[in-house]
Amino acid sequence: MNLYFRNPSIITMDYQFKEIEKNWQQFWADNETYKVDNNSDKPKYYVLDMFPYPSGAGLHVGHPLGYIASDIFARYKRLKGYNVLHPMGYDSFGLPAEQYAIQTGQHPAVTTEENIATYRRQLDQIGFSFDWSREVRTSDPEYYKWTQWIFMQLFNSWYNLEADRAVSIESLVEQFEKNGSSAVKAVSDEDTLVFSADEWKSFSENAKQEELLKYRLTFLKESTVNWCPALGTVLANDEVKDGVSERGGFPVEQKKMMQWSMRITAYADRLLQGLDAIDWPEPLKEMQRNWIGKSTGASVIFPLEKGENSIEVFTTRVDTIFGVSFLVIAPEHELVSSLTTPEYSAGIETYIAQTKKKSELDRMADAKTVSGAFTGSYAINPLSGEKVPVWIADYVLAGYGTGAVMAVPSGDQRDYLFAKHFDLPIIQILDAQKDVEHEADATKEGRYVNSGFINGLTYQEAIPVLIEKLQELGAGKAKIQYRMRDAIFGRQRYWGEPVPVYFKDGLPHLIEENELPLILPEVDKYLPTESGEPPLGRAKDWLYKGEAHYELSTMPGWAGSSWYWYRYMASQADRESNSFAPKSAIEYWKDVDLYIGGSEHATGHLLYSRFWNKFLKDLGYVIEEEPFKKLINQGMIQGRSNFVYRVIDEEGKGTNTFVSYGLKGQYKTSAVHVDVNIVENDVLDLEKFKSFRPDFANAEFVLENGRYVCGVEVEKMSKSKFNVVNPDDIIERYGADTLRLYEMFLGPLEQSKPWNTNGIEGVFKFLRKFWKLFHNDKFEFEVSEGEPTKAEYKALHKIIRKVEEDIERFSFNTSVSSFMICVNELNELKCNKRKILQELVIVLAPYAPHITEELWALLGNEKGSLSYAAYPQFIPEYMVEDEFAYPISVNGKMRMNLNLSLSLEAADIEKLVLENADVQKYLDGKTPKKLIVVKGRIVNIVI
RNA sequence: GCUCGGGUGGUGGAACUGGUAGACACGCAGGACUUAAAAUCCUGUUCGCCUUAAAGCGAGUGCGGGUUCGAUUCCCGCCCCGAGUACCA
Repeated sequence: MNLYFRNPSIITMDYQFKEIEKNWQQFWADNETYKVDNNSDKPKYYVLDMFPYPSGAGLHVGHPLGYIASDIFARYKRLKGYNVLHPMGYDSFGLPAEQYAIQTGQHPAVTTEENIATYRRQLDQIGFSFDWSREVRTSDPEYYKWTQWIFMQLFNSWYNLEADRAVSIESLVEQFEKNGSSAVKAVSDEDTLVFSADEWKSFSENAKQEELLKYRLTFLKESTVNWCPALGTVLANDEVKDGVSERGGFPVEQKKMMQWSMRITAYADRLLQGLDAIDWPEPLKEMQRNWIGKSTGASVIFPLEKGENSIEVFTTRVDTIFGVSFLVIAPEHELVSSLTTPEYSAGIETYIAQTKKKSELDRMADAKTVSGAFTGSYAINPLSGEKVPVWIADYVLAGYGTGAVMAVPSGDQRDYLFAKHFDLPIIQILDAQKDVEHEADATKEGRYVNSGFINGLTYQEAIPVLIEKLQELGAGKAKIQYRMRDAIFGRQRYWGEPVPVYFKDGLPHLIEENELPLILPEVDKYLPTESGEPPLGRAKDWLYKGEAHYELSTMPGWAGSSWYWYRYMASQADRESNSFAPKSAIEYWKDVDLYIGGSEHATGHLLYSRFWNKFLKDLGYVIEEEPFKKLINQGMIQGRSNFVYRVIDEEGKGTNTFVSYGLKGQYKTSAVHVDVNIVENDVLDLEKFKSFRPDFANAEFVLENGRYVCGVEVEKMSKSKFNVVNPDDIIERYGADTLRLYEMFLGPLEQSKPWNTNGIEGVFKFLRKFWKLFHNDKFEFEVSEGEPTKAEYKALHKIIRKVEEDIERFSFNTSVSSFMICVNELNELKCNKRKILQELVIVLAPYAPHITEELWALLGNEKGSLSYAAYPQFIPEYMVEDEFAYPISVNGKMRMNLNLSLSLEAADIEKLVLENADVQKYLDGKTPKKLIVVKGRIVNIVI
């Protein structure tokens, strides 16, 4: 602590952040200052943060970065006269609590509750203006009731391509009853039946249900899943990294399993199109575009030389079809065995065996090696009539497109390498292709050669001709292919939302809406059952109406977060009503105006949320096509680790001596992480170090300039690296306002940066100087009533405009600097005038809400009214200057400044500049070649 | 490989539409106050050269070119760092 505060003569009056902050936080809570109403004449503004998973470790200084930015924005918008919805909650279902439960037997609900309490305490200390009355917790039955309800709506819907939206499953049944399956244009499974209306009516009820399941937007499907035996669960593709689970790093294998899925692919195109209409960072949109992976091309059917079968391929370059010299199908392709001739079966079998042995990792690492095997069979090019050999190779993926490609070695480098390796023909197809014997040339320029009826045409001309021909022959058609898969929607886990489904005759049925929520049952252990069923299999007597079995898997982590922003729209009273949010509230708040969060959610949460939002819109429950109008990614705060250097003796053993960073070159040393909290400005606190670990108690040091300097490295912030900085400690020492300002001062919001507490003193000093503007030398509150000078008005209005501009473009760091400049200027001017200071208090309020509330009250305003005061009006007249110090540059190099009246026109300036004695020195008697005068900006003399 | 960011003093960073590069802050150095320390205040601080000093000169925003009276900013080529993604047909 600062000894300064111990001086009894001043202790009562200097900036007492602890008391001030505690009082105001209490005041805001007692008066529900930030409680927001759904009925208001003011325009609405919705500022949302990505809600946290309440982990056991609590918040570190990286977490609140985005929350501080959004809070500044929310407070600013209130001052600008908006009715601001700024809520917070918890994504409280999740693996860590369950893992902890497995280890300790503690119910996840209990640990989650404790963690939430810690988070809440930490959040409250920072002075956020959240409306806590609207808090949500995804693990609360009153909340997940509605997650389950949305699941039911998805189950009861199908995607009608004609209307291009989701509609009720009843309408599909109607169509089947009227016209059978023929006229239905739907996004569905691939194995749907073809039937007439009469045939439909003759189906048994179970057969009907089985068929409808192929259309429902959430459906059961045998899928190949990423099965993680160690976790006893299925993981989504984005939860698997390099063949191991992202969480825990356990091995993952492919396994077939009945799984709930979400037909997100139905929305692929709308998810892609929608990106153009929203104000999101370009990299993030790009990630979603890549994830959706739309390719426009054609599907082409290559009949086999022998037999009835054919191979369908997808290509984005149907124009290269005359350059096809072989086909390649995936080793897992269903036709492989029938295609393989006895002569080649040994080779094919060996190759398949090889492929199976390769892990996902090996296949990736091995991208350069060419491998494959010939099946012995041939297919016929439908346009040229040529016979082309069919190969298998593991570079063709069974899961993408049709699992088969037409290979064009002259146009595709991968095909080229394959052709070279196995000595297959390389056919040039465009006259603009260069040297196709040497490498592939994927150009679309020039005119076709060796290409039958498209010879002489350009790319643009050839495509429609080819598509038409293929359709005429029944050999293909234009096709759009997506990379995105349907999302698997089940986890073999305990701590998640139960799926509101029971089974009868092996078919899934929804429970009744009035039976929601389906409460998560108690279990004796949080592990899979002996028979390998999910933990819910342990629940005693957990049966629908006492007989039917419930679904035993639970919903994935993203279920509860895919719609939570709508629950916030429901006030506490609204939550009694029978909807996830009242229609009137949704009509008022509409969508999120500003969403701040990390880019790690680019393809998970943000894509699923957009999907559910579009679905809810199709059904008329919400009104906007896109949920998050503007999105900002805050950068990650990295850790900044400190190291001490332990001297190693001749035998290679660590000694008890530690050498300062600058001198470590003279010794053999090993670096040891040291807690950053006992290091200041990279200088180690020796006494604290000795008590840091018992084995350091008798440590000796080799110092430089009397100090021990630590080494530095930027790493992830984590306990094991001793580089975690807790906001509680910062607040204890400097207060929340300093923390808020400093987190912003650190640099641009969107940039990742290491946390370094070194500069915080500067921000703290700023707040004390700001406080001092309102106090005399005896630290008594004192402002004067006089009319401010022009310079004083100018300093104020400069900051009024600057902060406005900065906040609108999310440049919070530059505002903090500008506040410092403003206070330095007012300090210089010895300004303590109410007319200046009162407005300055409002401008600073979003950034430092506590100190400004205190001063606002001291200025005699109604307590707590600052949050809803009016942001001061910028008056440009105060900025008008009549003189300007023109920078005079010679040949583009700045040489001097010349004070000139701003009323002067270019010609006058020119004259005055050339007459100036200093300028003459540079001219050295010569006449300048050119003289550029930009009024109010610069003068450049070219010699 | 592809896509998207980014590269500016000892450090974090500023320079918004092509117009004074290094604001603001940290650190460091020196000084004032003090018995002393802390706190506070003042001065200096891009680098190099020159000078007792004042001042002056030169270089400078990853590297190499270009456009321009003028480039951290625009264009071309390259290097490095970070993120995402991948035999995607």
